[in-house]
Amino acid sequence: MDKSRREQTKAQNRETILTAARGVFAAMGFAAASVRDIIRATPLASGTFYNYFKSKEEVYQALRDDVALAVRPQLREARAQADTAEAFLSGTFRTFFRFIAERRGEAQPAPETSRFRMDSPEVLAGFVELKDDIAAASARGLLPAVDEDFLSAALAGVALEMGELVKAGADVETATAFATALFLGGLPALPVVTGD
Amino acid sequence: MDKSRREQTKAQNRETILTAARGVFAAMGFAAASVRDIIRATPLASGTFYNYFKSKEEVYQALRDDVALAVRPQLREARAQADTAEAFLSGTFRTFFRFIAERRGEAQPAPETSRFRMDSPEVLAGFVELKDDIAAASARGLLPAVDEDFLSAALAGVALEMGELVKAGADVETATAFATALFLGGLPALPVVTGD
Amino acid sequence: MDKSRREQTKAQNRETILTAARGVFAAMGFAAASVRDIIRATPLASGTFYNYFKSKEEVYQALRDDVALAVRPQLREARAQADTAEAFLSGTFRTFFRFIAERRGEAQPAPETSRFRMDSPEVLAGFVELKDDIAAASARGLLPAVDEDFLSAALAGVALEMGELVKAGADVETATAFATALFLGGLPALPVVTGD
Amino acid sequence: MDKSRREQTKAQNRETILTAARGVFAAMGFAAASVRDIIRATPLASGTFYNYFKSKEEVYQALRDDVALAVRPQLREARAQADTAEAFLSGTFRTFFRFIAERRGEAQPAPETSRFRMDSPEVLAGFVELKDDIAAASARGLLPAVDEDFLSAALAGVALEMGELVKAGADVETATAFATALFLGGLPALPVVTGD
DNA sequence: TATGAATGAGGCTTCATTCAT
DNA sequence: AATGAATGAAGCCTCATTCAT
Repeated sequence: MDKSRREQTKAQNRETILTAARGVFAAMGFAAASVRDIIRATPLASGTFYNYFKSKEEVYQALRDDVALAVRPQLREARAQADTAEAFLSGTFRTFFRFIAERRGEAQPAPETSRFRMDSPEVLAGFVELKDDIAAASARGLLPAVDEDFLSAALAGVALEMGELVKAGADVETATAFATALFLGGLPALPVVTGD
Repeated sequence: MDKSRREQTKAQNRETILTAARGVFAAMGFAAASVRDIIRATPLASGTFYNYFKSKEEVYQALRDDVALAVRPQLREARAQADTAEAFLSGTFRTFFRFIAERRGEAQPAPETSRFRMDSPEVLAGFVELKDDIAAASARGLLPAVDEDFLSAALAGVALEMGELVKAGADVETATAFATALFLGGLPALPVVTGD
Repeated sequence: MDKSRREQTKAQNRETILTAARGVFAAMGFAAASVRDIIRATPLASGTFYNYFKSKEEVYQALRDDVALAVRPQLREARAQADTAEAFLSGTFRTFFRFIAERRGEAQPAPETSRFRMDSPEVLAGFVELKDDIAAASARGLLPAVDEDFLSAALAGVALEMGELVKAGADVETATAFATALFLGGLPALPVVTGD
Repeated sequence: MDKSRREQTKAQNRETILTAARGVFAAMGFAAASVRDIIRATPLASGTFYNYFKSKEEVYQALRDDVALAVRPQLREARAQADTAEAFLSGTFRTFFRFIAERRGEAQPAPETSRFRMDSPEVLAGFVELKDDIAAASARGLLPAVDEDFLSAALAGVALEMGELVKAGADVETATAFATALFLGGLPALPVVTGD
């Protein structure tokens, strides 16, 4: 049918733009990227872009939302099976790190001069989920009754920063074990490394 | 003296630009800010900017360096007096959070659409110091022999994310106690909150 | 047709820019001219210029190429009919001088302070052809076996410098006769002028 | 004396600027060169430039005049001894080519894309002299009574274009012989080259 | 007279966006 | 819905020149 064909093209164009944008953001950073750059990475005409998005910010949102859509079920599953703090923590970290690791093939942004942490949509999505998770787990009593904002922040911080290392090649299980141990027992509980 | 008068003006102009830049970055985010914006926030002529800096990136660097220069002694002192892990951790967190708290009067960035965490120069400086600190403490045996990269990342992550809360108004001592306890003993060691 | 209408406009704009550029170059010299000057001599928007050319140099090239395209056939014809050195020389000089004469209505550059001979595209095109011609004629034996580079240079020099006089109003045939005689027989062969 | 010291410095500064300018013009072409560039090639302050020259054009003039001052005596001598057309022509060409050859060590301008013949001050000075010479020789009867403008142009053209070859390394005597023969007897009089 | 920072005009170019086709 | 040229605002930066010291 004409209509379904059209709609297919529409969906395809949207996808084309999103894919191009992901590449462009990764290659030159969100800040430096321009709508033009995205269009150029596409076989489409400039005007076409505006049939789908209003700005690069909107593209970014879409990218983020798409990813969130993909992670959420995974996190939900990990969370559902958790009946101890250990399971909750390791499940969450593992899911998050794994997610990052799976995507680490994709072009890495030139490590910007300093920490312009333009969190990639992937990371960002994970971060949002993390916050929600923590709130939920706290509510369910899996985690002790501590300041929720602080704990959220601490977990997010550890996940994000260690996530950078994972993105750079660190092993998912090792990272997961480390982060989990840290939250379960602090420094004393951390795996000791011996010499090199 | 001839010379000192001139040099004073020069130093003053530099300061004028830095201050304006800090304000602009805070108000609209680093990415969105343009050299022009900085100049406009200044009584100086456009060309003058380039007598001092080559780009907004360079201004940012200068801002960061200036701050680093200010924090470093404070951190050094906190560190020098530490003879236990507890002292090291709490000293570091406290210094860092306090530093952020002191500057929280300054214009806050419009919480950017999402997490374009363009770490402010203050935070960034703190972060750099943190990394160095950890390495040093590890070397001195204050901290156990754990994976240094992971620990750095975890500490930085906690400091940065909790730092955001501090910036938003959280109490420095409470935050310090929380973060320190987390690293010393994990979840079980965290202060419990009761009721709401 | 859709397409042809658009393309017509495009070609027209290109022409508009080229014409404006020719005028600007002629009026103020290539060196002094700016892209802005060219745009200003046009009803187009500044950005439009860059849809067609990357710089004034590129415009210049285009101008030159266009002219070359126009002279080449004329020179080819003059050359094809030449079966003596005399015919070759006079044909070439005549074609060249005539070409200049035809265009001498167009705005003359303010005779620049001194000899910044930014050879006009017309002259330049002629010059290039000249070099090729000479090489060809030498190869065909129309001209004696003398140093080709020197001869090229000499011919070009005479053509260019005398071309300036032609541009300034000298008669094409007189100039042609003079230049031809010079190359055929040197000073003794030159037409003598009597009185004043 | 104070005064003579000062004047010496003044003369020295002038010389410093001229030398720098010569280098800059040679290195990047007159058109592209800016006053700034000249100043930068100097240990002097920007303001100082304006104590000596009003613009780069004025510097150029000075450069040209200085050179003219140096060539004139040489040409005068060559001319004074000429009692035949041959002597006049060869003397003039030789002097001119030699002059160029002597200066060919100095940085050559990047051969500009095409013929933006920004005649170097040296060449230009020679050119001016040439014109004068011809007029004088005509007046003295050394040269036949031909159209003086045409002859000037032809001589200048040959000298300039062949001068380029000399600048590029051609032998002064060979070039002189060629040019002289051309003017004395045209193509038939030119030295024949064999094979190679 | 020398200095060199300040000035602001003005050049170059890219960009987001519109809109006729 | 797609196209892609046109637009002109706006960014970046360099420049010639002035002028207080």
